[in-house]
Amino acid sequence: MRSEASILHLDLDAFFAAVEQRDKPSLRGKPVVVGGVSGRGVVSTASYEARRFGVHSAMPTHEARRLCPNAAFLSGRFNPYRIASAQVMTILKGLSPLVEPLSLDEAFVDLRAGGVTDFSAEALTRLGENLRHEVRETTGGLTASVGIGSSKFMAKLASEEAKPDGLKIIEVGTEADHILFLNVRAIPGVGPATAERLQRLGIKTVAELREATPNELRRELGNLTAEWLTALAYAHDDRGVSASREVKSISTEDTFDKDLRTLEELEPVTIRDAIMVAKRLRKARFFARTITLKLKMADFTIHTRSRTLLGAVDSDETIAGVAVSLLHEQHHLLANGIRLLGVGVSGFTTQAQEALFEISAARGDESRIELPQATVRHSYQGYRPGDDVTHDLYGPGWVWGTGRGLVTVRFETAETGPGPVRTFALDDSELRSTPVQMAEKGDPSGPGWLEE
DNA sequence: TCTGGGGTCCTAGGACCC
DNA sequence: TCTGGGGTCCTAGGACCC
Repeated sequence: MRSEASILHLDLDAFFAAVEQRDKPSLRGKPVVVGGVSGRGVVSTASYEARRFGVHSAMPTHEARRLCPNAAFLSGRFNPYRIASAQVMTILKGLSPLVEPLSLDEAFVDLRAGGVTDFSAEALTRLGENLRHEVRETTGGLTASVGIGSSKFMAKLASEEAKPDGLKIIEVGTEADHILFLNVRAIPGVGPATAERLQRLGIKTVAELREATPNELRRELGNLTAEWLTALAYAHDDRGVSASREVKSISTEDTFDKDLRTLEELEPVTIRDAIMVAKRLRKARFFARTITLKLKMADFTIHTRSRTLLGAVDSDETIAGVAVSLLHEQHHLLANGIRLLGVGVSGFTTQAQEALFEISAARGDESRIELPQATVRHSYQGYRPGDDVTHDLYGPGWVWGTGRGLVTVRFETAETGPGPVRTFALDDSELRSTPVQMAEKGDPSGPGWLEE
């Protein structure tokens, strides 16, 4: 906790949904839900109009459809999100060199490191409102909520309380009182499991947390967590703002429409995921020593198996080979039904260590495999709701929906105002996906599919 | 057609080494 | 002839975050 309110937290309001409403004028003022649109999808972001129906992040999409059947359900467009995010991060770097992005739509800024010296309420209000204004102007109307306080905890809490489209400053000296009656869930690091354990001790609020005896907390939560919670209960938080964190792992996973139970089905998925991960690994110019296979069972229990090699690798063949070999080791689980399979790599180095191959070959590992061509090819995604498309005659638009060999498109852009709807055959040669525009400053290994 | 995907950090036990 | 004790690496699971 600092002696002045010099940490700022910015959060873009309903970010993904707001970008969609910006680019799709007919959706402005209407409920919009961005997330997985298939049977097992969940909501990534709901617009404020959709939230009024009870829709929220992490909710199963089918439940969101039940609550708000008239919402637009979109699968999301990663590139526009990245571009808007990069614009906002650039603005923040104008305030201070010390900016810590938490995700595409959220960041901490160390104002002290930015040379700010006047931390009066008036000066900070001016700074915060100018920032919010600049974000709105630069991004074409996206709104941000800004919180300022003497610690990360306070800054983030302030932006939370400022939402949506607001600014809040928690004044120095008021921190401990400010949080007194909040639920313990407001404390960073207290999730469902910790909250449940605290509840068993009769603790629901920060005030009750302060009254707990240290021994009781330690017994229920362990030493470190108990200490951390006690500090935060009094708003003691000394975490610094740190500009860049090194990437420690890269992974990909998919949940299947239906549970899979055979090696014949799961092996190609494993190989495809491994190749995808290897590609991202090479793009980040890393080599990895540890390869991990993750299986989520039909009953949601998760099993992971990992293997650490003697050297670091980045090839499709090696990573896929190890992943497949780990899958074979888990053969006994398959009959129970596999809901999700994932492949990840970690233990990064910047140098390959080729000696590994000889050693693992001598051990008889299947550390390299021949990749069947069919699994390397990318499967065609088709049109997803919300995708950008272009028609030779009608120009730019977005996919409203598909079915029965048809695709319905609304022709409008951020600049046009609500536009007309037309339906085409899926294979109409005059209609195609709009090529993605690259973000100005994209970090390929940065945070991916996140909700606000 | 119940419950995503991408990450980080922590814990705890066993192997191994000195 | 007893029960050592650190430190590090690896594995698996779990909590948490957006």
